[in-house]
This record gives sequence, structure tokens and C-alpha cells, in this order.
Amino acid sequence: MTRQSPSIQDVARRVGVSIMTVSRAMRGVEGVSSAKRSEILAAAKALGYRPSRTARSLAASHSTLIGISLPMLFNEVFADILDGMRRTFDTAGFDLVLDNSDYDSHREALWVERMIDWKPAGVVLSGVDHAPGVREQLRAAGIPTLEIWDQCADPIDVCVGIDHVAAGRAIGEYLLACGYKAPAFVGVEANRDPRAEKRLAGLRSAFLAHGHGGPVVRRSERHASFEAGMNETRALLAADGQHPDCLCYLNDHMAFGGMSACEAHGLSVPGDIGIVGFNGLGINAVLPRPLTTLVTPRLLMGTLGARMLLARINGAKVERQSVVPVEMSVGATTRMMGL
Amino acid sequence: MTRQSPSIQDVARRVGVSIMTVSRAMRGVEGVSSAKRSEILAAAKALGYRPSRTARSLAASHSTLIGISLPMLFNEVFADILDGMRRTFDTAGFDLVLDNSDYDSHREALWVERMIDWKPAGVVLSGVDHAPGVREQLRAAGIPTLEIWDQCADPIDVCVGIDHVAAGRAIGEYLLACGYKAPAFVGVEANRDPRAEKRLAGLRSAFLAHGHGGPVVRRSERHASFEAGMNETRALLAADGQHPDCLCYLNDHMAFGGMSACEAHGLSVPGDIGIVGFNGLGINAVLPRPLTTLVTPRLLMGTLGARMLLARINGAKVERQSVVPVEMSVGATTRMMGL
DNA sequence: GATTTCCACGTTAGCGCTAACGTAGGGAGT
DNA sequence: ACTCCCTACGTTAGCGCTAACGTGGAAATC
Repeated sequence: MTRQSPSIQDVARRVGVSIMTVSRAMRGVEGVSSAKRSEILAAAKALGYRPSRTARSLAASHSTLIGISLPMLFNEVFADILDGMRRTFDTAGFDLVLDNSDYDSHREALWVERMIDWKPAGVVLSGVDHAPGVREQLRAAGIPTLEIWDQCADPIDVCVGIDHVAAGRAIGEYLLACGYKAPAFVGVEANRDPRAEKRLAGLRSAFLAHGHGGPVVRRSERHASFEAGMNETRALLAADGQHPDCLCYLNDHMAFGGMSACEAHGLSVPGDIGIVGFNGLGINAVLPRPLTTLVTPRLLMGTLGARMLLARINGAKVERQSVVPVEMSVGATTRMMGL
Repeated sequence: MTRQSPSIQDVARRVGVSIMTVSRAMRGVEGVSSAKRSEILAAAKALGYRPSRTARSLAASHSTLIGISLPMLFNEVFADILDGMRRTFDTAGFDLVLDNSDYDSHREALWVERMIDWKPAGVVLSGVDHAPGVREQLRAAGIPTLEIWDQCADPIDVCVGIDHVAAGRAIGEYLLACGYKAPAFVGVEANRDPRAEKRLAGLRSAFLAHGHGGPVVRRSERHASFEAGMNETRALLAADGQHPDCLCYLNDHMAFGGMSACEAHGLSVPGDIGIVGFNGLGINAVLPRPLTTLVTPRLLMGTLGARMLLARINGAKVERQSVVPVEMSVGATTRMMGL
């Protein structure tokens, strides 16, 4: 016997009320006396009744799903952001549908289309650089949307993140203050990570503003991993001519890999060459020589972003954009030159 | 003007067929001539029609959602597993609803209940140790379920993973072969990670079988992070009496933190003390002294698991359980004693 | 006491699809 | 010519809820 799971009808019959009263009781909506409400709740529990989410979504013409698209998961940054959001959304009773775009805006666009078919309560996208049409589709569907991790004067809906150009410039200015003159930047292919490109632009502008040349750029075709950092740094150092006096990396992972490559190449850090990461990951706490890096408030971004999106879902007006601060963390991989 | 998104009716009217024919055409189901089919598809595209997932789920009495519950995301292990599954499910047209149980089986149970309300096509749980009732609920609802990362003779439905007891024993036997005699195990609280407890049990049984004492156990109350590994190791070494001759960690993160603590304590690795991790993470490739560790085939597990679940969703019979092999990776943090 | 108000509930009409079954019309078999 | 069958559709009846509006009766107002 494959007894179907009980429906709202069964509860209504058992208590002797209409299904509408059961619906109201289950949702905690006004219009039911507290006596009836608890009677209904008890009956529902006894029968093992659980409201069907799909039926509810169809009838209400919107679901309690929230779609989240992140470039990748194995990355403390996005894992932290997700963690910050998760707690907030979870408490509010939403379920999270996840996408992993692999830094591919086309993939993201396809997923957004599919997501809209679920009539989600909200959508979260990483960054502000999307494929054409994504913005319009989300707006046309009237879906509250949060863009996270970057900033933008005119977001799709709301936006929380850091100013990547300013972050790059801050790193540049710190390095200039140390006396570094010939930076290099190690990252990934230009179209893969728009935020990294903004940081590179900021870094470049800082050096150019002080009359130096812009950074030498080296790009990996693969993920921004430990290994990629090591390989690209090795290649960079193997090139002819004078090597840079400091190396800026797309993130701490690459920087750590790069540090290994430098040492393998016989360069002492920071004696012969400076190294700067990005993000301020947990691994720094246990490294014998902590990285100089820019710490990003990922959990804060997640929590704040989730709250902003929730406010939009509830129809509240909120600031369209929120830019959170970053902090330079001076470690043991850079030094004041000439000391 | 808030023009509603077009429904199946609009497409049917435009082409001059019944909605059923449109439904069939959209789903790629038999019973429509190819001429009509392409005419309908063209009309749908022109109107911007997209089938409503919620309506479809209700009418078909099951959705294309797949629920996945993992203990945590910032962890290469689960990120890899998820990545392996994602590709497979994505291609098959499923959407992934994610939960993050924080190693809390009660949380997992609550989420499973909520997930069932969506009538998902399938559910993925991590491990085989669940809160009471979870198994029954999933079975009663007839939802294809995959348990991943551990093994079990009688899974809820299907299961793919490694044998953690055997893995622990393999580590123990390797250490015994090296000549180590006094191991310690550094992990987290006993009820937080059942898999780690199984590995500990395997490790213990190996040493006991050779007439040695079981491992000294040290547990962190926090996450199995770099920092936790460092802190617990520091505490372990600070204790009176002789220190262990080798340290086994819950995972590579903790092991790496532990290695820092050893060096800070003036112990050389592997000269004075051996260190063994678990998982074989990417960071090993760039460490000056790669960890001795047990490599787990995470991506394989994900891909294989997803395929098994897909087969179950399609009603196929499959092996209920699949145990994948692990491989000991001897790094530079252990040595043959007496050499 | 007649009117208004309000609360607690019921009724009606879908939400946008799909499963299951029904049917017309053309071709093959005898 | 008559079945028989098969293909390409259409019709009917929901899936399990909620929004919007309707209604009776008790309390409040004058």
C-alpha cells in the first residue's frame, strides 16, 4: 500500500473545518481563533501533514526558493559569503538553490533563465558583470536581486561588496610607501575574473601615478590555485632580464604557491622579493611567514547582503548599494625597502 | 504595465493547437509531428514562453530539484564531491538545493523534512549516520536517496564512499611499518564527525593488534581548521611526560597547522615527530615538505554517486553500495624509524 | 432595538501545468 | 470493402494549494 501523503483536505475533514482555515492556520496567518489553530496544528501533526511547497508556490505564484550563483565553492571567499547568507536565509525559511558558474557568464545566464522558471523569492549573483539580458530578465520578472562581492553605481536591484579598483590601488600605495618600484601581477585569463582585473587596474594606476611603470602581468589559464601560483611564478622568474621587486597575486592561494616558487628559485622573501596576496584567508594564521594581504570581510558581506535581499523581498526600500571596507594586513612577506 | 509572463495557453492559441500538444512539444515527448514541434518551439521562443517549474512539479507530482546536504562547504573535500555531482546533475537538467548541516544531524533532519515538501527528484546526504526518522521519512516518501562519503551495508537507498575504518587502519599499518609506536590523534569532538571517529577506531585497532597502546586523543571544540590543528597540537605538546612519536590528524588542514605548532615547539618533522594528514588536498603540491596523507577520490565519488542517483531516479536497479579505494601518499612528514 | 463593526470562518475560482484516456483519419493487411 | 492498427492530436480531470471575496453572528455604538 502506497498511502499518499495527507493533503490539506484530510486535515480539514478531521478537524471539521474548511481547507481555507487549515491553510491559514498552517501559515500562521490571521483569521483563525487560537483554539482552532492549535486544534488544527495538532491534527496536522497527528496525520503527518506537511503543506506541499510546489502547490503553495503555484497558488501563491512565487516560491520560497532563493537562487545563488557563485563562481566556485572551493574557495574560502565564496564559502564564507555563502555561509553568511545561509544563516540569515535559513532562519527566514527559504531554501537555497545553488549554481556554480565557474567564472563563466554564459553559464550564469543560462542558470538565471532556469531559475526564473521557479519563480524564486530572490536571486543572488556574484559580481556585477553579467551576460547581456540577465539584468533585463531579472528586472522584467520582478525578482529581488542581490549582486555581491563587487560594487556598482547602478545595480540590477541591490548590491553589496567591496571596491576592487580601490583595493588594488590601496595595495599599490602600500607597496609604493615601502619603496617597491617594479611590481608584477599574477592572475588568471582576463575574461575569467572581472574583479581581479579591477584590482589590477587599481594597482596599475597607483604605480603610474607615481611615475613608475605598470605591473608586469602573468596569467594562468587554469584556476587561481596554489599550483597555478607556483607555476606562473616559476615561469615569471625564469624569464630573461631583471625580475620584479614585488609580486601581487590574485588571491592568497596563488600568493602562497608563488612564495614556494620564489624560495625554490633561491630568492628570499621578503629579502629579495616582496609578496602580496588578497583576501586574508585562514591559512595565514599558521604560516611561518604570514602573507601581506588585503583582508576582505566576507562573512559580513554575506550577512549584510542577505539582510538587504530579505528587505527587498518583503517590499522594503533599502539603499541600493553598500560598499564595505577592506583592511591592509601587513605580514612578513613585504618590507620597507632600504632598511 | 506588468505584463504577465506568457503561459502555455498563449502558445497554444498562437499556433492553433491544444495546450497538450504544446506541453508535449516543450517536453520533447512523443506524439507531435516534427513540423508542429518546430512551429511550437518557434512560437514559444517568439513569445518568450518558459514552462513554469512550479506548475509542472505540481501536475507531475514531483520536481526536478535535487536536495544535497553537506556538513560544510569550505572544505575541499565536500567542494570536490559537490563539484563532481554538479556536472552530472546539471547536464541532466536538475537544480540543486543545498544545505549545510554544520555536522549537526538534527539540522540535517529538519532540512530533510523541508526538502521532502518540495517533492524532490532525489536527495543526497553526507555520511550514513542520521538522526532517527530521517531514513524512514525518505523511504516512505519514495525519494531516491544517495548517501555519500561513507559506506554502509544497508543504506537508505544507494551509497558511495570510502571505508573509514579501513582507512584509519591503513594509516596505522603504515605507521607501524615505519616503526612508530606512540601515536596521537587530533580531531574534533566525538559527536561532530562520525567518519573521523571511524578512522580513529581503525587507527586504534591497528596499534592494539600489534601490542601497542591506542592513540592519545586530543579534540578541538571548533572546526577542523588550520588554527584548530595548531592550537590542539600546541596543547598536546605542552602536556607533561613524553610526547607521541607521531601525530595523526582529522584532515590535512589540521595536520598542516599541527606541523607549524611542532616546529614552533622546537620539534623537527619528521626527525623528532611524524605527521599524517587525511584527504590529500591541493595545498600539498606547494608545501616545502608535503604531508604524508591518505588521498581520497572525492571527484570520483561525486561523479559516481550522481550517476547512481540518476539511475535510481530513472527507476533503474543499481548496486546499492559502492566503496571506492583510497591511496596512501607518503610525503616528507614521516620516515622509517631507526634509519 | 436598529445599525454598524468586526471577527472567524466558508465559498469560489483559479495558479499553469500533466496523466490518462479519447478520437479522427490514413495506411496496411486480407 | 472491411477490419485493425498506428500516429497525431484533443478532452477531461485533476495536482494541492491560496487570493479574493462572501457571510453569519456576537459585540459595540447610537
